[in-house]
Amino acid sequence: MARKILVTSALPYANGALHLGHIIETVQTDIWVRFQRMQGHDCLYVCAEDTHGTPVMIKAQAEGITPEALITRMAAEHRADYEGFLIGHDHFHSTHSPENKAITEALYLELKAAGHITSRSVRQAYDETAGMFLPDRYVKGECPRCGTADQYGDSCENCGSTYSPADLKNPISTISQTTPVWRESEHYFFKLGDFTDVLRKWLYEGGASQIEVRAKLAEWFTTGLSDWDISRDAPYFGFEIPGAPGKYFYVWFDAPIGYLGSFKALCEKRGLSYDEYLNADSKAEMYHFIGKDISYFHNLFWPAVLHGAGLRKPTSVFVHGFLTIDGAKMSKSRGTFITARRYLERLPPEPLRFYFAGKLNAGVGDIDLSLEDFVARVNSDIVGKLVNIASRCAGFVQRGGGKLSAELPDPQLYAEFAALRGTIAEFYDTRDYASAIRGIMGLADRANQYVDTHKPWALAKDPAKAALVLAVCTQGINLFRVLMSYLAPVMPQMAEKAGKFLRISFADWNSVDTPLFDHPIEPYEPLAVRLDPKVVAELIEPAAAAPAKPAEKGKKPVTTPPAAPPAAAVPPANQSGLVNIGDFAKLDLRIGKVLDAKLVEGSDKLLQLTLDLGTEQRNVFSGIRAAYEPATLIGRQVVMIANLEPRKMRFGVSQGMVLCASGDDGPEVFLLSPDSGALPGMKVT
RNA sequence: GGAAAGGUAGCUCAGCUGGUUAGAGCACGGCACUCAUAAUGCCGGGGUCGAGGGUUCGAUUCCCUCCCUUUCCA
Repeated sequence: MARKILVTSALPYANGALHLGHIIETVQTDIWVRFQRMQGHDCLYVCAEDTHGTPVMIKAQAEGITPEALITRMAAEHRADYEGFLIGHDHFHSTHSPENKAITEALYLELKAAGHITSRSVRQAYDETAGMFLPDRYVKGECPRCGTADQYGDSCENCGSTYSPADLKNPISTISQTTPVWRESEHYFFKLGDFTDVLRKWLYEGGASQIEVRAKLAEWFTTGLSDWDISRDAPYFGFEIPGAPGKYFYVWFDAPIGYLGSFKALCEKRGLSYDEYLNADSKAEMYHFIGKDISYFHNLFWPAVLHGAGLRKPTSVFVHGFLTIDGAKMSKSRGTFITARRYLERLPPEPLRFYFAGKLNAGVGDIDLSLEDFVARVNSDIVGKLVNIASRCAGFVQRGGGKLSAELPDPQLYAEFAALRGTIAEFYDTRDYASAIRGIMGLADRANQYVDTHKPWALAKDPAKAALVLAVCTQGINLFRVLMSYLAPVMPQMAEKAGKFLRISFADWNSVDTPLFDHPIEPYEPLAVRLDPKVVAELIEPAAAAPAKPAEKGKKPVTTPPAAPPAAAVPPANQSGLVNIGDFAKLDLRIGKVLDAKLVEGSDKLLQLTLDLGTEQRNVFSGIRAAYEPATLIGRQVVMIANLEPRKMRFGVSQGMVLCASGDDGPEVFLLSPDSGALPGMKVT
């Protein structure tokens, strides 16, 4: 029977780019969702941009734009990155949306009516210059315990003690660099303690999260669940609290509600019943995939809020560990803070999806991306083993008429492959992808052994054995088809290509039950390319290009709404934004004539240009495909940077860059050209 | 400071409730093969299972202590 399942992954926060830590979570979620759909279940996957809070407000101020403009731009970038990694959200919304506002207010009013909201006065640091109250992380000073300088207002990195900003010695606001004063302000609290029994029952009897997570959460119950401050004072980018002018909902209150806001929007788009999924007696399932850093919010506050407002609780919260790079946590100063974009500019998404799948399990342990291992694993498992099965059999099938034989020489072996679909499915369902991949690759080894044992290339020398050759390769192709089906949730693009090759669909998990007989197939085309270790090594930014900024220290490797703000204030733009004539002279700008322009296979953004610089020709990849037809460019003159460091890309080496005008938002770009009379190679000064 | 997770071959990881010579993939060495994107198959070398105690006939697996790594603390 088809289950109704609603799935979310954590909301990306609108003050920074996505990095591979975000990606491993959405890949984990996406694989699970695709798998459930192959099982025939009705599985919906929603996400949203997390937009509110002080960090967004500060960042927008620093850029001189409105928070709305900032979150619109960030959401567009985040969506593009998710799409690049083939994340199949049914809907991607925003917490700064009418749906979210309505639900947040409704939940709050429900909680208030039921007596779960209280208020009292709080003494808090106030920055008189900036005119705002300061979150703990925006106050720095000396640790009251050990005296270490430059510590945040909530805890000391040196001695590990926790305290409040008021305890700091010589406190200072990181926003204005002035000494804060202390002011009283009325705050609203969610009485989490009201839900102690409900939560205990949900966590320990309902089996809501993994056992390690429950063990970790146990400590909260021993000290007692205290009230949660859900309000912030103006100025604050967020939703104003009904009946409380100048008070806003804390970002963490409306962020998880963003799951519901996004789902609500999806319901309206598709005509689904929101209530059927969210009512207290709902039979639908609801799962949240999150990192272990935000387990607290999702396993305590969130179910309590839902319950208190008369809604259903999550069926489960799936917690995963952090991503490390080559054994160490991601670090900007080491250049291992790899953004999603940096990866996508160089490499295709599926190898990383496969690699992550090979390491993900249901535990909360950290997952290491070892670049060397990544190359070895992908090249060996995907190209050497998996794809090789199809590749080595396909030629014989083509020469034998392009159609599979009417029976299998070894039906027993096929049956063993197909029989494992239950086991593999169990692994996927329990999020033990690593075991699934191990099992699948074990089968790939057996498939290669089969071909090796029966040696179709030797049989092919005897024309009388043509039927046997075809049969052996039919067996091989069928085994490949089973493996590809098992891997379809991980590598949807490859499954699609393989589907065209085999003229089938991989949408149904159980279709491998029946082998392909008397079935025509298309000529084989490579399904995957090897990873070039040199390109993979480029994922790490050269250390010199990324000086460590002390203010970044508080950042988390993986997170959604910020427990910590990123860099404090950005220096004013006019302070040191000027260059001297010597700096400008370092740029070798030249006029180039476009000799040739063509599309780049495998990229929907790039054009490959051949430019005449008078004395030499240059090959340049330029991201202007959306704006220009290749044919219209040939013969045109452009301006290029001739001494830009050559950049190796997946498609070749780019020896420069052509200059374009473009706005902050929108895809339009406009090539620069000289007035008539300029010649190729002329210097631009 | 309190708490949680982890420390197994060069690398990345499996090892369920304690039990015969501790496993896989990659890397490395040798052989075979040539259909396949120098792909594949066979054979092999390599580990005092973080350290030290304890329980037991027997512990990588249970208990204690310590060391190291990572994370969380409204």
